[in-house]
Amino acid sequence: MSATQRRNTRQRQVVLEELRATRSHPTAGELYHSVRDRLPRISLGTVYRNLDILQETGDVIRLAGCVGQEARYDGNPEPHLHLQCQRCQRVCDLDTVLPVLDDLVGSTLEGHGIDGYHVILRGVCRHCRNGG
Amino acid sequence: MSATQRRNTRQRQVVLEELRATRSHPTAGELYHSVRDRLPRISLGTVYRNLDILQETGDVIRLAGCVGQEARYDGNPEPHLHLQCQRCQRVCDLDTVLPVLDDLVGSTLEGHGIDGYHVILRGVCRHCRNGG
DNA sequence: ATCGTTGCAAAATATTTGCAGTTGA
DNA sequence: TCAACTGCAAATATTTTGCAACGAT
Repeated sequence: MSATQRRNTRQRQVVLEELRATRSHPTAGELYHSVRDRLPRISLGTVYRNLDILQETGDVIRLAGCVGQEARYDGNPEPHLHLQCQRCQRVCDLDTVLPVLDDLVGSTLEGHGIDGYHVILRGVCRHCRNGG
Repeated sequence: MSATQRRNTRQRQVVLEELRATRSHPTAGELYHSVRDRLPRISLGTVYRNLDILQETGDVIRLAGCVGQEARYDGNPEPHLHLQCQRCQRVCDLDTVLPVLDDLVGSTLEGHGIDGYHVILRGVCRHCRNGG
């Protein structure tokens, strides 16, 4: 087996409540500030630890972050699809899927005044599905 | 006017060449190592500076990074679209666009063995388009 | 000659972790 | 009880920056 037994601590509850109470996609530091209004002695480390756990349990989505927070670069400036694997964190191209999705994204977003974009899908890559 | 006059330095050339020579979406640190095989005295700071410039000129795409590298969190675990603005860096939901895009992404990716995903679009948000 | 760029080292920013005490189940 | 959890502080990791020397134009 794997997942350890979780305890329903007040700190974890409040972190989740505060996150659910906003639509601003806060950073950990921003969330720390709003949580502190209710739990003045909570530490930033605890906020980070609980966000990790809540992401693991699927209650929270972590955006724009990969392990270690390192940015990744792509030498191909043409818009194309990327898949960032949620297990191994590697990023790979999904060139084959591009044309149809690109058409749809483009035509859908045109009506929204968004003139440039690229897409990062997050899922589990083929390699990790097969290997474990 | 805005953009300063660029100089075509060897360091910048090699950073771009090495990035174009791989499909692995390397981090700045990884790229630094491969560039050093050719330019042993280059510094990590120079790699970062050139990646910034190359992104500005559109030769390179920076993935999974936002200003200051802070991760952002979302308390709504339902798959939905996000737009991260390339000017103001804010993340906003694009709920209205979801249904059609979600259908397409889902059916397209099913055939690729990807069982979970979310989408981050990067573009310019309505607020920045109107305000400057 | 000018000024954008570099290497280096230090600073700033963001996240993780060791530890001893606390607390939910 | 007892292991998951906490606050705190120190450590790591990632990125940016000041500065004097360098080099492309």
